[in-house]
Amino acid sequence: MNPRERRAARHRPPDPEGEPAPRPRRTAPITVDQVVDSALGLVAAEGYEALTMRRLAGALDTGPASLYAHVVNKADLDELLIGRLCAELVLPEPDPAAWREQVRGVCDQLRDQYLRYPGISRAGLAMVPTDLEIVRVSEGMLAILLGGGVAPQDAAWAVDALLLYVAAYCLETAIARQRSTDDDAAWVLDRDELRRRFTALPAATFPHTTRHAAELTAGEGHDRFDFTVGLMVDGLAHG
Amino acid sequence: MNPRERRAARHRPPDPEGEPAPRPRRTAPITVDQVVDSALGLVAAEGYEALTMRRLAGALDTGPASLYAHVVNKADLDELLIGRLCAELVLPEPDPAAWREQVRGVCDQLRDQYLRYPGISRAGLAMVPTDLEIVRVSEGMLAILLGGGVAPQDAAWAVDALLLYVAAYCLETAIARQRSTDDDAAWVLDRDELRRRFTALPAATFPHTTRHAAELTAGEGHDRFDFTVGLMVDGLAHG
DNA sequence: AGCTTGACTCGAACGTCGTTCGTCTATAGA
DNA sequence: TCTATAGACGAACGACGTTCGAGTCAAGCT
Repeated sequence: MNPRERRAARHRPPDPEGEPAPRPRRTAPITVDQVVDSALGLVAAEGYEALTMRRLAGALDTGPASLYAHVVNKADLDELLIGRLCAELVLPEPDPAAWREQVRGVCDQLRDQYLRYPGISRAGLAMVPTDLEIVRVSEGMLAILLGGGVAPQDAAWAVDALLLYVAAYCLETAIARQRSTDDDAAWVLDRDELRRRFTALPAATFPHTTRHAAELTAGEGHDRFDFTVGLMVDGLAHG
Repeated sequence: MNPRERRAARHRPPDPEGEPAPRPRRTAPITVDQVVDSALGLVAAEGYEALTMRRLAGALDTGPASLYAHVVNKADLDELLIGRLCAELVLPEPDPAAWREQVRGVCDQLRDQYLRYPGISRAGLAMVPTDLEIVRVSEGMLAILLGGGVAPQDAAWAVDALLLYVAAYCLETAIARQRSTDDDAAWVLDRDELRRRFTALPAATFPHTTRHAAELTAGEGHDRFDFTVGLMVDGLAHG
């Protein structure tokens, strides 16, 4: 089957009759799932930038051309990865009394999933409203917000804003982590170093940055993430 | 001079004695400013993905190797571009009575600047706390927030969150615009098409998405942007 | 049973990318 | 005038995404 047809078939509602058994082959044929699995493994181990058609093909003991029988593009592969990633999120049944916690829970799940595969959120940014599995997540968040009494227009835009922020946050931290590993200890921008840098700035032109260097560099773990998501959620509540 | 030294010199406080006149050459030598100018022109005309060392060199009537006398890396070039871009922002004197409008104004400026050079926010995402010119913008926003009475910790994190969101928003819209141009009318995801897609989804599994397709696809211009920034700013005010 | 069809594999290649090396030129300082 | 050096640049390297075309096999038809 042509990979373009395959891609189209993926977006069609699933055929009611079960798939007619995975056709056996002498040398076991490569499947799309195998490709996605290997790709995710590669990203988890070495980051998204290491996900190359050539390296992926190598992980499957074949050449790069073989992949194009199962995947249209690298963009198509990205879409598959994000789809798989979103499919693993569990969306709670909306509880009007706990909608804030539920929204934050979904965001946390998505954040953790993105960070498990460092840098993959770059692909997620590119297709926020496109992929079907993302629509599923979007639907789940929308349900929670609407259940919580948020006005439909606010809820719709908030879902978009939250998904965008989560992807951006994860992309930023992935870049920061990568810099601290591959660059030879020259980019060591851990918090202490960054804070020292801020305080070393000329206080005349950067008075607030130097004075509040502590606050600017504060935040263990995902405190900054929690703060921002909380800001948006609380804003929705007061709206 | 070695380009690494040049880069280091850029991050040092400017030499009090003025530069000793741009040394003349027979064939006028390339300067860093020329490189940045050409690069920005290229990005403005054809988008960030068209910014290639080779194409940039071509625009300067030379080969790619010549650029490396003035720039360490493509990453270094990105840093220069973002710096130039941020340097053009005008930061208002903090007015405690109008801090919300002032913050939004700075965000709008940054948004417009990013969108003038489509896709360049990808580079901006990678160095939110790094570059000196970004620190200048950060300082300006911090001053406005502190002047408005926002608690220092909230202000510091909010600056970070806002800069991140603005960059992500601009990156997303740049990708969307590019898709609508270079793909041959197959990716026509204008709002009507997107809305039609949402309503065509199976209502059983996506009840809210189909019912509120109008809200999900609503928003002229930067309404979505204004909504999200307003959400964060109002959240700060109520905190 | 033989043949056709079509999905799949894969070696080889194309064009592009960022970057480096070595060489050359022409100026600045002695 | 001589020399040291900053800068320009042709050529090349390795890696990237992608395409082409020949080959290989299983399934379906006659």
